[in-house]
Amino acid sequence: MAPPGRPSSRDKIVAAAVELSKEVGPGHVSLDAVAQRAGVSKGGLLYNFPTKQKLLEAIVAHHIEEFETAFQRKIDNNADKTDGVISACVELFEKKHKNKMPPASGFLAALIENPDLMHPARVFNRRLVDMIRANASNEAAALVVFLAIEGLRCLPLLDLDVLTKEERDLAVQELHNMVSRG
Amino acid sequence: MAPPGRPSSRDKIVAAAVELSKEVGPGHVSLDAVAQRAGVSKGGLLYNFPTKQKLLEAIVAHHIEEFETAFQRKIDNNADKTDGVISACVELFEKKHKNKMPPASGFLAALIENPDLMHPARVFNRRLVDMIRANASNEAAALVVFLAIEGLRCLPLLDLDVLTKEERDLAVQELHNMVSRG
DNA sequence: ATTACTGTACCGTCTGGACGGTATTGTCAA
DNA sequence: TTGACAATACCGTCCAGACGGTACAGTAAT
Repeated sequence: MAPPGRPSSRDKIVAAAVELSKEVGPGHVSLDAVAQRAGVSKGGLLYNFPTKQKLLEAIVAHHIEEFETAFQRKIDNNADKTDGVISACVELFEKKHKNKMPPASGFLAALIENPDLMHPARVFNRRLVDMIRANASNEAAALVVFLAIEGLRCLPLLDLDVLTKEERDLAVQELHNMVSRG
Repeated sequence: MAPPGRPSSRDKIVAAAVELSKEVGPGHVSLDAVAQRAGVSKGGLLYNFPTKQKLLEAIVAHHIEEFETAFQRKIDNNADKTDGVISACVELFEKKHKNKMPPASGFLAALIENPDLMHPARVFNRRLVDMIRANASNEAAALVVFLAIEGLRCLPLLDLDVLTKEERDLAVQELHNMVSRG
C-alpha cells in the first residue's frame, strides 16, 4: 500500500475532496480544485485515481471505514448484550456530536455523480440493521431509534437541520431511555 | 398569474425538472433536457426562469407547498388536540408511503447547485418543529418521532434506504404507538 | 531502472445563458 | 373599422467557459 508513517498522497487527496465538498458544495468538486487543495499536481491526482469515479469510490469507502472502526471499538464491549448494537449506535452518535464531527459530506458528491457509488454504504447499512434486530429486545423500538439517528445524521447533510443543541440533546437522551427500557 | 385551466408552462417545466432529477440524477439536470422534457424550447424555459437558480428555487417552493397543503388538510381536524401535530406528521408519512409517493428528489438538485436554496425548507422545518413541541404531551418523544420520520424520508433520497417493507411498517406502527401513548 | 510523482499543453464535450427573431393577442387613437 | 403599436409568450441559434481526461517530457528518490 503505502509507507504508513506520513499520510499518503491518496489520503491527502481524499481528505481534500471531502473538505471541498463541504466548502464549495458537493456539485462543484472539480479535479483541478482537489489537486490544488491536496498540494498535488493534476497529473499526480490522476496517477492515484485514474478517473473521478475512482476518487469518489475511495471517498465513500473512507467514510464507511471511519464509521466502522469507531463502531467496532464501541461494540466489542457489549456485542452480545441485549440491545447492545443499537446502544452502541446511540453512544457513537452522541460521541461524534459532542466532538462536533462534521457530517460525511463526501457522500453527496458521490451520490450526485453516480448513485451506484452508494452501494457499499447500502450494504453496510443493511448489515447494521440486521445486527440491530438480531439482539434487540424490542425490534420496533430499535428500528425507530435507528431511524431517528439516521435523521440526526442526514438532516445536516441536506442542510435541513433546524434543531437547537438543547433539542438534539433532549432527543438523544430519549433515545438512550428507549434502548435501556428495552 | 396564469389561466388556471390548463397547466401553465411554469408548472410543466417544474414537473419536468423534478422528474429528470429522479431519472438522470440530481447532478445531471441540464436546462436543455428540462426544456425538452417539458415540451418547451430552451428560449421558452429561460423566459419563464431567467436563470437555473430561479428554476431550482421554484422546485424547492413546489415541494414545500405540496407538503404544506397536505399537512394543512390533515391538521385542520386535530389542530389543538394534544399531540395533534406530530400525529398528523406520522399519518401524512404513512399515507404518502402507501400511495408510493416518490421522494422529493428535486431538493437534491437545488442543494447541489447552491446550499442557500434550501433556506425556505429550513424555515418551514423549523416552524414544524415549533408546532410539534407546542402541543406535545412528551416533547422528547415527539422529537424522536419527528427525527425518525425525517430518517424515513431522507434515506431514500440519499439512495441509502435498506429497510424492507415489513420493517418500515413495523417502525411506522411503533411511531403511532409512541404518539398515542402520549 | 523503477516508482511516484510534477508541470504543461491540449482536446472534446457539456452547459448556462445571451440574443435576435416571431406569432398571437390586446389596446387605443383616428 | 382600421392601422399602429406594444406586451406576452415563446423559438432556435450561438458562444464562452468549465470540466474530465490525455499525452508527454522531466525529476528526484530508492
